[in-house]
Amino acid sequence: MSVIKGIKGVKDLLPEETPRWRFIEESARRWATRYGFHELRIPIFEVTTLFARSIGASTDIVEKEMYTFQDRDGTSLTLRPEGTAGTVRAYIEHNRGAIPVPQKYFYTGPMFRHERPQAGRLRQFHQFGVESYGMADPHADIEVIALLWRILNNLGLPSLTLEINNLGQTADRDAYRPILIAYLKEHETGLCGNCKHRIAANPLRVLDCKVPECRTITEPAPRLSDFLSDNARSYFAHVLAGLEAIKIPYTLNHRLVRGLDYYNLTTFEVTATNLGAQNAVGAGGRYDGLVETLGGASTPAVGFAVGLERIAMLLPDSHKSIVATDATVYVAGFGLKGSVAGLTALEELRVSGISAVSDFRSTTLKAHLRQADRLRCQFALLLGDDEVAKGVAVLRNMESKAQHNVLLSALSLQVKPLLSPS
RNA sequence: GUGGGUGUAGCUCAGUUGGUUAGAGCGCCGGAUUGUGGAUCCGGAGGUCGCGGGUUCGAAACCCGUCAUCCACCCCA
Repeated sequence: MSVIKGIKGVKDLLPEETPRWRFIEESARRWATRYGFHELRIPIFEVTTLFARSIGASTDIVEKEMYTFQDRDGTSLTLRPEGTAGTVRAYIEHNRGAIPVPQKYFYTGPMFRHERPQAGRLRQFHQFGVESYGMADPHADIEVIALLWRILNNLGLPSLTLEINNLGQTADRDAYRPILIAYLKEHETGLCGNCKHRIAANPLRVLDCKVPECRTITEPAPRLSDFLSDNARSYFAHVLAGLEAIKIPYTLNHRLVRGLDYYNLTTFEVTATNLGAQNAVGAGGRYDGLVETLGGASTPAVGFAVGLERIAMLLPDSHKSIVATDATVYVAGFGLKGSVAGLTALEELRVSGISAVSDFRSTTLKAHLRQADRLRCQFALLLGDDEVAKGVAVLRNMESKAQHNVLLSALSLQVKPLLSPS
């Protein structure tokens, strides 16, 4: 019989890892809530056209990375590759724009992209993201960036850099693009093969190429910042001034271009070293046109998403085992009467609020104590036939080896005070 | 989709120019200790050498294929 294995790029999170993940998720939740964001739970699959329309039909995600399948009636459905599209869809569908207070949401959960797995990249991966609707004000951008920075910084992640850029409005980019293309074509021979391709496919991406030759060529290239409207310019200036006012350190990066079609104006990314080639921990930006694109009323919006796997990779050891565990009692019931009494003792302790475990395979006291040790229980409750005959049990402190008799008739009552550290 | 690295015990890894019965450390089980864990000592179990072909008197090793995994490109969180 062949063994069925997990899918490529889809990982199990084993119990050794889940406390760190809970720590990360709870920390992000707490910060988002503190910033006035509310949790939104959206489905992990949607109609395919939602993603095609929002992310951009010619992006890699839509062209070759989506998990798409047919519903029974033939409708094309897709496992979500990101969270913004579904959030916007829900925002429109439930007419949240009619609510007279800004709608600020956060979400977390799995995303799916069919890519070759590598360090920091999986086919099922997890994101935490926020979206802020209705405020065409630099303060909304600042708030979102501040939240992103606070979450990551508070987790103690090392060597973070916040990079920020101004993409301008669509019209600004439309004016700039042909100028850039003309420049790139002039210098095409010196560019790497990928960039030669990019000139036609996505010229702005050439600016973000890692190949040194490409970077030297694009260094004196015309810059988008010279083609921005006064509005775009002053908007961005306000964002930067706000970040300075609240002491969020940023680096301007005129090469920073986001991959998804819907971004405009402010765009940002937090990167870290020691992450391998995929060094972006989180990224986001403003996407004022998206709600309208998806059939809603024109609505300004800004948001970000962070990659939970990447955060987990960066999380320092000091933050990994922070989960404080209550004292746990190992119940060692052995012998004919002892093992029966052990079962009732286990249940009584648990019902009274005490964490209690046992290994039912162990039949001797020695085996029980060995398991108590391995399970790192601070206490063991010894319960053999002799104890049962006397109506008592022995509570042993595993570290100090001190032992106390407790009455079975008042078990939890007598055990409880002995558990608290003296 | 493209390129490269790695697949030997539960884990981390040795394994000579191809040569008898494939090893170590850690872990696991048992005993020393018949009702008291960890430490020590002694003993023991555990392997389709990823899989399938091929070369050879002989393959864990060489060749071909294949799968898995990791890393990088592309792209992205």
